[in-house]
Amino acid sequence: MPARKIQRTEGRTRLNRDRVLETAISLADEGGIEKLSMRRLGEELGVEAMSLYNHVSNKEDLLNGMIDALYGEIELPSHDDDWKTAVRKRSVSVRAVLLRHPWANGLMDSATQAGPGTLRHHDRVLGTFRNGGFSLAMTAHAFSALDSYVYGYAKQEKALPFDSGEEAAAMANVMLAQLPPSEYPYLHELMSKHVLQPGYSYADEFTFGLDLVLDGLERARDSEG
Amino acid sequence: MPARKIQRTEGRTRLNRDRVLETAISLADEGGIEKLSMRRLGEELGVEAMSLYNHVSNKEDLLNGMIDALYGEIELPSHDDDWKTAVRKRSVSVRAVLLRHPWANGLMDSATQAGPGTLRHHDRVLGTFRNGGFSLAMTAHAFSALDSYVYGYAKQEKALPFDSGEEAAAMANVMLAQLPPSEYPYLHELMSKHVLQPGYSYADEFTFGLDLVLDGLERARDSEG
DNA sequence: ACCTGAACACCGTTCAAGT
DNA sequence: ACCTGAACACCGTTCAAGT
Repeated sequence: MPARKIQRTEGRTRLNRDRVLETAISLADEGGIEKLSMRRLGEELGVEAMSLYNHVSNKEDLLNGMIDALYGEIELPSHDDDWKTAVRKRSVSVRAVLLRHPWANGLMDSATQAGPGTLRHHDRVLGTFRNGGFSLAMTAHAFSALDSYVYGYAKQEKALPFDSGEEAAAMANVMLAQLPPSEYPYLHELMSKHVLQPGYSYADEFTFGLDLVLDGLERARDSEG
Repeated sequence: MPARKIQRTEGRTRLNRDRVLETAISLADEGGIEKLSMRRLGEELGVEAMSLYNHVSNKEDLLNGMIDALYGEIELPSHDDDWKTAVRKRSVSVRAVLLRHPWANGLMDSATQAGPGTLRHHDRVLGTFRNGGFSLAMTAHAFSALDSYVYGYAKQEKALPFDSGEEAAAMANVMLAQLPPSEYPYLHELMSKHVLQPGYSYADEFTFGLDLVLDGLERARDSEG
């Protein structure tokens, strides 16, 4: 009988899919998605890149898995709240998750295979509308309109440098300086007289649009049939 | 005096930035953004990849230039229409452009430098709100809410296989078959009793949400101050 | 069953050299 | 002024070989 093999991973847990996904998410959070390579991920896990293929079938599968894991971070709409409150809370949570993982939004388009976390999440959102008195057709409308807004907002928020904070303000000031007022009068006005005024933060725009959509959906539901 | 040099590009026009951008857009349209490499683009233009660096400073600059060129394809809001009609038309146009160039939406987040086409476009949209009686603060709200919806919708549309058409229906049927009704009752219901019914097309959801947002903005403007 | 080393067919970008 | 060839430091993925 041979002696037990020595641990080859130097005290670290054995590699598995969850650990691969978790580490990949951390790497993307830190360095952006363009820094996430199979080789770099292997290095981080103390393993050759090729070993990863025992746990994900290829890079696309890795990315799909990462996205599905993130859906698990989103707060599911609660059965205890009315539909509007429940859907509002989960929308705020979607945005928070996308702020924590800015690389994720762009990947969702190309995520070919929806995983169980994704399906579960969508099912609960749909159920919230249905139980809130929305017809099937109106549920489809609501789901599309709401998520278009929420994911679209997260996309804009990532692109714009209008967060509050000093570097953001400095950046916006540089932008303004490069903006000829004669050519772009309305952009110039908005920037100088509103966006760059103390107290403005693009982050605050989120709830305006969210409530606009939710109120619109409620009205549409009530005036149906 | 030496004789005139022979044409080295075999009768083709000399390389310039516009031709580089144009060809890059065509390549991305045909093969997706992941097929667009400096080497492949050079090949298409009958030139070594390294020659491209005489016309774009690097790949990021190339991508920024492509995005800015696309803004030129979007129909600007007309001064002859009332604000709602004008903004509605240009929103429909944004979506059409993103359908023609599905790779573009994902790139807009990371487009670091807004070019003149982009700025011009935004300026005109802002001007349309301002001249339509929106305050500066309400214009900021409107711009954010509307574009979040429009770009977000284009993003969803790209990801979903619910276009009308036979292959799309086949794909959706496969999805449905993999969806346990006990685990995902609401997804199952929506798919089987609505989305897969004849006549449904996800494309039609666009105008529902668009009008919801536009009506909401009008209401917000009217109830202001 | 899981991990590795070498190899293949790619990338973006630099730099010195050509015309 | 513009284009090229060679080189550098990377990619994702395969395959046969190791334990």
